[in-house]
Amino acid sequence: MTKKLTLKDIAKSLGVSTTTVSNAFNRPDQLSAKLRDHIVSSANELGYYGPSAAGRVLRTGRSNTIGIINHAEFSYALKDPLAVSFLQGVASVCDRENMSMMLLPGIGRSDKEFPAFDAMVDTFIIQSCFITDDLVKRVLAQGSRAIMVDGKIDGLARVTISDKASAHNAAKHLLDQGHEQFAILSFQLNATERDNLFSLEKLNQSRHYVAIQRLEGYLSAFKAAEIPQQQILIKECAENTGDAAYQVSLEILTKKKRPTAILCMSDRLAIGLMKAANKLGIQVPDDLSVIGFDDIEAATTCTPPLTTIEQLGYEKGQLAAELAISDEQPESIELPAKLVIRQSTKPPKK
Amino acid sequence: MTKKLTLKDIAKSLGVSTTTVSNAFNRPDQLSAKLRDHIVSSANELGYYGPSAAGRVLRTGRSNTIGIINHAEFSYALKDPLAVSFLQGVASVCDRENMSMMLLPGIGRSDKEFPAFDAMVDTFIIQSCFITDDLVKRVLAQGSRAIMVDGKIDGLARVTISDKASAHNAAKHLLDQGHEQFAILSFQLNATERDNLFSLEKLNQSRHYVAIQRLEGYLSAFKAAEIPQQQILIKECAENTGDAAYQVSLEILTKKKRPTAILCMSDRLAIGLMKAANKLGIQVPDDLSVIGFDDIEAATTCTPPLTTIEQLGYEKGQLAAELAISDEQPESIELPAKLVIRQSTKPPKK
DNA sequence: CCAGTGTCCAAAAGCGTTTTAGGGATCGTT
DNA sequence: AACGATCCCTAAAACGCTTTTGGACACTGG
Repeated sequence: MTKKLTLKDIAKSLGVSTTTVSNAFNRPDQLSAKLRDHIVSSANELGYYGPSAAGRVLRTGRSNTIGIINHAEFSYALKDPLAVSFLQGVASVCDRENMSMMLLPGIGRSDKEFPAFDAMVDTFIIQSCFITDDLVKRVLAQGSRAIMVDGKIDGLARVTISDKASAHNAAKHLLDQGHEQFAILSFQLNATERDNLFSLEKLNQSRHYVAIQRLEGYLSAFKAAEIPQQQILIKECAENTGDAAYQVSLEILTKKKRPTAILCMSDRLAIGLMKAANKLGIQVPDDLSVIGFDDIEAATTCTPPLTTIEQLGYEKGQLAAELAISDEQPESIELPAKLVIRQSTKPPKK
Repeated sequence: MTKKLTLKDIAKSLGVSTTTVSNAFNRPDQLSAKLRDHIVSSANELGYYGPSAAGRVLRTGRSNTIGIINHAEFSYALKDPLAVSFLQGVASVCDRENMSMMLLPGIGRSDKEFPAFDAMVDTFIIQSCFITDDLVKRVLAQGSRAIMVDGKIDGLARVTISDKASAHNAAKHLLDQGHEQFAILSFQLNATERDNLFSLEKLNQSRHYVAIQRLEGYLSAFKAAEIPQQQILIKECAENTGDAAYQVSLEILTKKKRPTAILCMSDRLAIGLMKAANKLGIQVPDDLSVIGFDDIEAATTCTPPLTTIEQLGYEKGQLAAELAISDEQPESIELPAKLVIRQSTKPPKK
């Protein structure tokens, strides 16, 4: 393997200055077409196909890359259909703009792990409920910008959905149908404690923006209906997976006073719940109403099709990417999310 | 916003050399623990959290990044379940090794488009049926390594599956059941011509490794059974999507001499085909046997569940990533793929 | 013929880091 | 008391590029 060629090598070998070679590749208007063609084609023949990125990034500070920081490891994040559509949305903008996207190792749940945030990235899209202000400070310290998705960090522009209002609507829908016994299947509120007992204290300490918003939305509807909060059974699922929900659901559904309606913070949780109900011989929606969140594809194909809240993952990704590449000071945006009524909800039996 | 801090700033401000600061972050054994702690904590206080990647990459030539080149745009590639599991596999290794993965803009189908291959990437994983030797030369010219997935390029280590043998088995399965009238739903053999007429000529000119292998596998089984190739109806689908297959299938299934069995190069094509059959009132498997390829999740949930060839997308991704980060000269690997018989195949009616 | 106006190209200064080669102390050994 | 070994640290070069500054040259118009 021969030594790697550089701009300077080409310049010397052609008897022109490095400036001129650089211009030939980057600023065609700076030299005559004839010379430019000559340089580019000679360079190709020699085995040089353009300036190396490393040098350019160091010099210009721009890398044409969007970095994506997720709260989970990526091998896990890619299992979440919503996360995948989000990435698709980001990718669509990157494709259009000819930018690259860089997936950074997940942050994990421990504050101690600091991954390599020193990546060469123009803008980070942060989608992590576990990110701390301190971490963000590091990101910004290296000169990158950052957009926050589904979360809230002081000073960062945000892309969110109307979590709270939609959650409120979901609960209201069940109340309107006449339900009185409720349970909520929640995400893990706290990164470290992994029990599934809910407490107001935990809610206050939680940094999981989405979970907080949705919970507050649900609870505000119950409050308006004058249902005391102690009467609502709230359980956390360790992960956003059907399996995690399945386990927790068995517990909920075998209680002596079983709820007649359950609100789930995601469709994946709802589907795990329905699997548990099915296992126990509990009919959805006849014996139990279920509402999901997200409206992933599986929500339409499961039986019964899931009443849920539709959120636009793809558009969220697009929007985040647009903010990321925009030159202007980006502004925060809240996307709408709406209740989609299918067959998993029904008034309770008398 | 203040000026970005550098190693040198920290060194000056602490009264030590830049070497020492660099060592404090990268080679703890090169200085006393006391000094190291002092340097790191002072640096953090000043707002410096570690050496910038841009400088390091330029200096060391290593970026701890795996680049992924796909044949399609990423917004499209992410819609393919198999591609997603592949990415998951790659991601699992990256997570473990704390590396980043970089998704590069797709190559597209035209030879003229040369995307930004000058990315700062240690190793490229190339998964593109449209990549040319010339393109690879460029990649290697910038000093990166490359692993080829599902394809063949001289000089590159490869990760493939047993496309040909499994395709042969699939066709053999139908022959054993007594079928005599066949069709094949193929990928587009050629990047530019977009008609769906097959010809041997096109097969010979094709660079679409996977399509060629599978086609040869199917045809070898027919040859062994002494079925003349002209008798096999071969149609290409412009994209690997259900919609593309749906259109082409309508055409095939309304022919006067309709095949009793159809081999599809992917499950997505097979599912589109079954949708068309359903639309035309043709029963699968009673009136028509269908075999897919890949064994994506939808193959188990569709009706009827699809007889198909299982391939290990996740493992393929893992393996490719392992080769990518390995220090040794990587060797090519072929993963097994096996026929999974479900309910979409059946002997033909007499 | 001369100033004015373009056009094209060269020299040089960094961008932030790592690493090589080596310089002083300090220590233990003879 | 001298000497080598050991430990901590530093100076300086190199990595490949872009961009600013300005010079050389060939044109124009007066």
